[in-house]
Amino acid sequence: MQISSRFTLAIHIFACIDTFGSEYKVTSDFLAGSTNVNPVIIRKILGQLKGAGLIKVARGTGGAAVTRPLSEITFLDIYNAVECVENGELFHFHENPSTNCPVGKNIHYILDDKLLRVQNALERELAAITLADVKRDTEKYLNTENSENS
Amino acid sequence: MQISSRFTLAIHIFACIDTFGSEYKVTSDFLAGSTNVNPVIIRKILGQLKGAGLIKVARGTGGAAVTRPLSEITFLDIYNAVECVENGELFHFHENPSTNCPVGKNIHYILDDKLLRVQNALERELAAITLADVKRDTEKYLNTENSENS
DNA sequence: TTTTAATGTAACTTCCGTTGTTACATTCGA
DNA sequence: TCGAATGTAACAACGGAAGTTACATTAAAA
Repeated sequence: MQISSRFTLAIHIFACIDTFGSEYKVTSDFLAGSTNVNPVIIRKILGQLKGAGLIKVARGTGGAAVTRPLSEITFLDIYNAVECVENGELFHFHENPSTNCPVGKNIHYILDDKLLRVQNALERELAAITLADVKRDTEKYLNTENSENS
Repeated sequence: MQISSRFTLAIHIFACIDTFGSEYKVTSDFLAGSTNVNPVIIRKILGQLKGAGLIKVARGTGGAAVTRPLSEITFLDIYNAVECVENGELFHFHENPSTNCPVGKNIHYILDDKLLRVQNALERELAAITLADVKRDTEKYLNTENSENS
């Protein structure tokens, strides 16, 4: 199974807030238009990002804004915020290995540390990428487009 | 979403083949007993491992055996064999980002390289762990158990 | 050659997470 | 007070994971 699109959606949302936030009010409808995803889904993700303290969302008046510098928000912050994996465990284990079989009885002792190594490698890389990296490349592609049009 | 339990099941299967293969015939029913998972599920995984050339399975007579030294089978080999993620892409993307929005139009250009970095980190760590590591720890835990009983 | 035990696979079901959708109470500025 | 937006509940549609039954096929052994 793939990691939920909530993750890429969340990054898309941040890119929009940064690109359009000064010009437009970035609402769930606005974001639904850019992502082509239902506004209720967007609001749910906005709620998770808000819960993690990464953005603030204005009730009533509307619009989302980032709470801290983009260089201080990592992909791991976002990944954790939108709860991509159940109880933070990347690998799903078969539920009830036999307690009679010597291998089944010990399979968690045997495997857990190795699976954790892999999960740590994933999270380490997620932590090494920030929204500042996204901003840099977003500007690069938007500028390319502008100069092509001119 | 978590990575399918087919992955941990496959490793469990290899641990059983190595531990019991010389003593018993390791059939899908035997493995179903150790993992507490339906034998048809086991056979499907055995089929995928066979398709990847990691094991051979005896029709008719029954039983599975490894085709090469455990130190030459990595977690990545197994991960790929059991097809944990669709088209080899770890991250699921929202399907139709707007082509009108400058961000939506470029979101793949902006993100794909970063997601690939993360996926590569995961796969690099998977490739660094082999079934020889599993065998070593399996023997460690089985011996601990034996000495406790004596 | 027949029996037996096992694999390979089709077909169907159950379960659960994801995503979409409608509806509406709540909020807050104008 | 009005209007635009959020927050959230409730439900549906979809798809993959995993379970289950059934059976044709295989190959060794009796």
